Amino acid sequence: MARIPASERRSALVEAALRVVSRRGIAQATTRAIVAEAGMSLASFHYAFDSRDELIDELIATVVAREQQAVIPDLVPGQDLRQILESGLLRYLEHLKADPDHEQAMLELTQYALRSPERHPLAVAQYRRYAELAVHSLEIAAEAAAATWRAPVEEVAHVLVAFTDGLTLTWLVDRDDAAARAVARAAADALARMADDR
Amino acid sequence: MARIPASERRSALVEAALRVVSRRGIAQATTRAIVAEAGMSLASFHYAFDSRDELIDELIATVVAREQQAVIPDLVPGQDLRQILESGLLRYLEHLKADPDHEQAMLELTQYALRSPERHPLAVAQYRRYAELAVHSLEIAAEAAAATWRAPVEEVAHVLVAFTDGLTLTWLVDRDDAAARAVARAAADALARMADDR
DNA sequence: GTGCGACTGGGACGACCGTCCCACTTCGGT
DNA sequence: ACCGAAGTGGGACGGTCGTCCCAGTCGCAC
Repeated sequence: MARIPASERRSALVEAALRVVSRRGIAQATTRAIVAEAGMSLASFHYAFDSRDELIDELIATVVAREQQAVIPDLVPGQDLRQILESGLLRYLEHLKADPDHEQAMLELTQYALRSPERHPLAVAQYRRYAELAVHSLEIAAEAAAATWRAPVEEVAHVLVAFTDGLTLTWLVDRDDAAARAVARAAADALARMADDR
Repeated sequence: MARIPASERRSALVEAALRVVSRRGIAQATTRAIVAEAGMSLASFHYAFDSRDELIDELIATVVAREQQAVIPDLVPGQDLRQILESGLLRYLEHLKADPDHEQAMLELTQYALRSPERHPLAVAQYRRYAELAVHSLEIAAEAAAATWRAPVEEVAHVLVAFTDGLTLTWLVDRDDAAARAVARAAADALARMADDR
């Protein structure tokens, strides 16, 4: 095995862990499975990390920090706010369909963090990040549609995050595109009603 | 230990398993933990069930079948559809706050079922049940408000289920009552817009 | 080139997992 | 009263888990 500094091992192991969690679930993300995915030996694992818990915590922090704007609306001129939001949510749906395992992994990581008091802050941070991304999308959308959010945009963002979660879970269970699109449409409706035309 | 017929052991074990899953998560719901919760020995477990998997499957089927109308609107005369729906969602929120572990357990069971192809149908059945309950609530609400659903009520029900999931997840993470109420209000708004006055 | 610290491989440890076995006790039908 | 079936208890099995140890190897500074 090539000799790799511990810091690089850490990120390689985090990436491997994400792949394992996505493919097989967090319960199956054992030290041995992660190490096999990364092509290392167990010793390398515990040379880079003190414990599996430490890796999982870093995994959550990593995916949260990396989480990208999935719902960035693509701005077609002449669209009203409702249309912009709906197309943004539909784009998120396409993203979900393209890599359902990843979204399922994010959901599992949240639930995992929720299960122990000392990890709960990780879930909170995850949702704070989601909210930030949502704020950004909502500001872009309102700007493009010449609208103003009636409530603080942070509050609207909470609603968008909740709707996105609901959309995700429903689609993951039913894999019903039409139903998911209906959810997206209704959510866009609700959000658009939280703004005034300018 | 008292002698109990196997059929009664089965339901006692299922109840114990639900308590363990709620309190500590499905990963901690080991045969030994369940048996200790039920006050039995391991032998009784494997006398009543062939395997842990069999119990978990029955647990999911049981909680799904038992799932009650949580969002039944309480009908105050003179309310319009939006108000009825919002008060129903707020009642669900109170239910969630009263027993968050139970809803978290339901979410975990869904994700657990999603992780293996042969258990996926259990998750689908769970959401079909949710949809049935939602249909019922929506019909009551529309009737009381003298409104008509523009789309098939089953479609609206999907949206309600998704919104409820989002509400649940957001509150479980943030425990932010005000944010959850905002989600409920927005969801009620969106749903009400899916009906016409009659 | 030599030494030392960084890194690696493989095997082992104790704990816990799901499951099984078997001797034993209790109960209902006769 | 008794006998077979139903139910129980405790211990044991093999497997997997997270973690650890240690002898060995590599690469870099001197």
